[in-house]
Amino acid sequence: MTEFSKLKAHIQKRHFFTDSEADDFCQNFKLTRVKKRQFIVQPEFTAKNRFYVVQGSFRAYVIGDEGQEHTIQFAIEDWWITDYNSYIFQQPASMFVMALEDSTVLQINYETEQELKKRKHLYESFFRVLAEHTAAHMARRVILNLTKTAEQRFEFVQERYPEIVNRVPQYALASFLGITTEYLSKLRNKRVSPKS
Amino acid sequence: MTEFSKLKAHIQKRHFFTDSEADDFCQNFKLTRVKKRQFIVQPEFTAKNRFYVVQGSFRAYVIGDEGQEHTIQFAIEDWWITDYNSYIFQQPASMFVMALEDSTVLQINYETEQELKKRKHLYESFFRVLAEHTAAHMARRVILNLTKTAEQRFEFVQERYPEIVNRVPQYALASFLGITTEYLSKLRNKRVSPKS
DNA sequence: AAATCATCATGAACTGCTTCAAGATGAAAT
DNA sequence: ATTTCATCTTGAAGCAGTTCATGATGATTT
Repeated sequence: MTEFSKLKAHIQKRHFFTDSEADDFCQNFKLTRVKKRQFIVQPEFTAKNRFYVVQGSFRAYVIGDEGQEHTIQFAIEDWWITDYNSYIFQQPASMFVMALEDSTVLQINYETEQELKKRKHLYESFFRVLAEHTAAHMARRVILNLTKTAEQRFEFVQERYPEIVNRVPQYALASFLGITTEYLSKLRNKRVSPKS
Repeated sequence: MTEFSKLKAHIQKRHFFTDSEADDFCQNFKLTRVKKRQFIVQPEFTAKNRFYVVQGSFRAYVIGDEGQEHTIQFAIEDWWITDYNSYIFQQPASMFVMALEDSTVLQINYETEQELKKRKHLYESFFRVLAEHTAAHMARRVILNLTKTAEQRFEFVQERYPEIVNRVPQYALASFLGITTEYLSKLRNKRVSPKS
């Protein structure tokens, strides 16, 4: 299965795109290979692209006032990622988006996306649904952060997104959960061997 | 200015709707008056409507495991509100959305919205932009919660949304900030008179 | 093969925020 | 006019999670 057919399958999974429509749509994406630790979005620069992850994993994070990293989002195969505020308003980014491993993405740039949305009602509809899902996902994240303790959030994420928990470095997961890497280490080891 | 012309102005502020298109669009909304403390969305029931606030204020919140309320969103004049996950996926809600004062809303129901989106590319585009703004807003909220202390979050919200801070009850604001009402009280009084 | 770097672990002291308890004030209901 | 309810305040004690320090382990570079 080629990289483009993965995107095509992704689109046709949720939308009624004919094969030729899907091909036409996918043509506007550019295949890019990204090395581990390479950035695809950086603060100060405007995020010009939205990325569909074909292979590999990414992490979007911001740097706090005291230099701490705070992970906003992870993305693995079949997920989308960018600095959302930067991309949709075409303003300077506040995030880094970095490859956690050697990865392959299909990217579309802002102007091309605008053109696609104008060109066809169906394409507009695709991006509307994508935005809705992003909004719903973010709303669930806000609720999780407000309603659960660090330990409960860890358990939830471990259960809901095991592929991510088992794939990303622990400090990245900790900063996603809103805790320190030391505390996550303690939570983890607390539950395995309370010294029988 | 009638209730409907407020919605019309809201739409035409960001989109190129002709007057007749805007009128046609607005016709699909229903004017409803809501009494203080009345719910427009409740857990268990699916949120059938999306609400545009013409007059008044609302609060969306969830109830935690120990019965604490956690405010997810406020809405005042010219804002939209509903339980987003419930509305877009038409699943049972997890939130209460309650009027904080006697209010007036323009509501659209799910089926009507679907029909509008299908009918015209322009209408689809409107809802796409609305979803994008919601997603961007939620992303900023996640970043705020992860990167700032309770006191910094309070200062930020006070500066960025003074109309809300000055209008909603303190316990609601506290639960929005992710702290207890007692602690918010202390933060507030700390900054006025440190006993000169 | 060594040396460096990135990641994870563990303990002790500390702190931001919560919990519990009690009271003050004003608005709404009878 | 009184009672009740909703909201806010203040203090004291407690705890979830941080900070700092130090070491272990394994991956990457030279």
